[in-house]
Amino acid sequence: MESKYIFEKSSIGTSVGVADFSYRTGRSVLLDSRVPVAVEKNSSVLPAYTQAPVFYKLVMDGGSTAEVKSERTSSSGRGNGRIFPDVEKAGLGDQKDTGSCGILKRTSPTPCPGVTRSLPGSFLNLDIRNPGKQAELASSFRAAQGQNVPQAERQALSSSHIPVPRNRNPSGHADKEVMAATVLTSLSTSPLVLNPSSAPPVPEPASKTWKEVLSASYSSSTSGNWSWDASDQSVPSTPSPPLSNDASKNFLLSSQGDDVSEDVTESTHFMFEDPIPRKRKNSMKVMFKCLWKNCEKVLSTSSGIQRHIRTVHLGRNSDSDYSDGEEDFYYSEIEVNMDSLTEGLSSLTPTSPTTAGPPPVFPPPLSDVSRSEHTSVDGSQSHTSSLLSQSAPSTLCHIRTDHAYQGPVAHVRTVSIGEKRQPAASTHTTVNKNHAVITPAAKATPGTRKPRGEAKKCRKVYGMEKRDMWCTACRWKKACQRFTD
DNA sequence: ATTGCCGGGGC
DNA sequence: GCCCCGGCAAT
Repeated sequence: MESKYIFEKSSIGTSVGVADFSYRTGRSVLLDSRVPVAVEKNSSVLPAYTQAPVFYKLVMDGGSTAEVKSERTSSSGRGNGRIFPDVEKAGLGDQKDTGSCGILKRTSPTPCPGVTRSLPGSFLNLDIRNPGKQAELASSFRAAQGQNVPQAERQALSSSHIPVPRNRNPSGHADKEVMAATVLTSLSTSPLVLNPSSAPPVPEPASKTWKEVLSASYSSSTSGNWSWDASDQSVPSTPSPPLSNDASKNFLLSSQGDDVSEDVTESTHFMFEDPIPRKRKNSMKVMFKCLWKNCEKVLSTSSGIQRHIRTVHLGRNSDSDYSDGEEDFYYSEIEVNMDSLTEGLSSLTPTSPTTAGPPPVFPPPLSDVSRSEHTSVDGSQSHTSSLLSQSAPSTLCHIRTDHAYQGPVAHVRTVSIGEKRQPAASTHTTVNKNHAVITPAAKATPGTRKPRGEAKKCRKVYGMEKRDMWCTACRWKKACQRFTD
């Protein structure tokens, strides 16, 4: 599912257990608050706003590394062994392992696009792809703790990492997985110390923090295919610590003026209101994402999205409820894991924050969302690795489409979150490829063909039988204008 | 073999 | 302009 974690025993004969978490978008991570934990962000990896994974190291209090036994009930170890108190309760409920790489993947050394595996000698690594999430974590932690952990202390803690062998035992760790998932989930709400790349402990206003992240990540609000609408940006559930729930809510509201704000707010409210991690059953919410080119709008109701499409994209009278059903073509249904909604935001810019890149394309949602993290399609993620390779956004959302012709798009695109992003800091070769296309130099000479984009074109999406639905360019055998690359 | 779309038409 | 399509290159 959304969280990928690897739980394994130290190959060393010692009882020391190490959990390697690659934190993917979708899930919040939470730790038993009783267990003091220091979370460090491994800043060496990437820019905060990038999709690239950010690593967090969890060090259990006492300066020792987290000692977790592979057995579910293992209570031994420091930290009281209560690291995953909810494991049993949580069950595997949302662990739909669709086979995608991002989900509950424990062992595979197989590169999961977009997913950065634990670093060598990994400890408890949280791969947080969502910038917003990072901020959130930091915020929440500070809020809970009311203070930051001294830098020195953190460093000391971090020094006590116990390297773990990379080979993992693939089998029979369902319970472990569950525990890991639970931990990940709970992390989002529990107090954590986030040390963003050795940032000064100065209590920087959380709002600023996430703001920065957002600005960096979403400077081009629509740049991400899988991103949410610009308004969504505020959604990142990274309320500033000092803010009360209400305050956060208000903030969100104030920053969002449309339906999205509503929806998002609702979800975020849900997330923040209750400090205690909730059960997953409440975490999934069906949302509707506009697939219109350059539009990332996500609404909670189909009628809302239809109205949006009708009025905004189709230019129809907003007052009229008349619908010929055409709107259906332009949105897809997605399931958003509210637990990781925040994270999702970060993932919105799955690939790279293409601040410089062209805006997302028509059916971006999938490709971007992926990033969205958020909204990533679980199944498609893993399956369509090729697409994902570009950004590897892990999204929590499961995209479903009701439209047959849309199906291909949704699935594929979803996976390839960030596919369209052409960010300055592109990390994917594919992106570069696209980039080249837009480069003037590349274009010029006759004879140089525009590299084929990865996006499905009208022909493929709709099929010959629905040729009338193609964009004109496709009909004329010209470069597709709808599913641009 | 399929697909995307350039280049070159006809109207 | 709009529309088509031969044919090539990428997949």
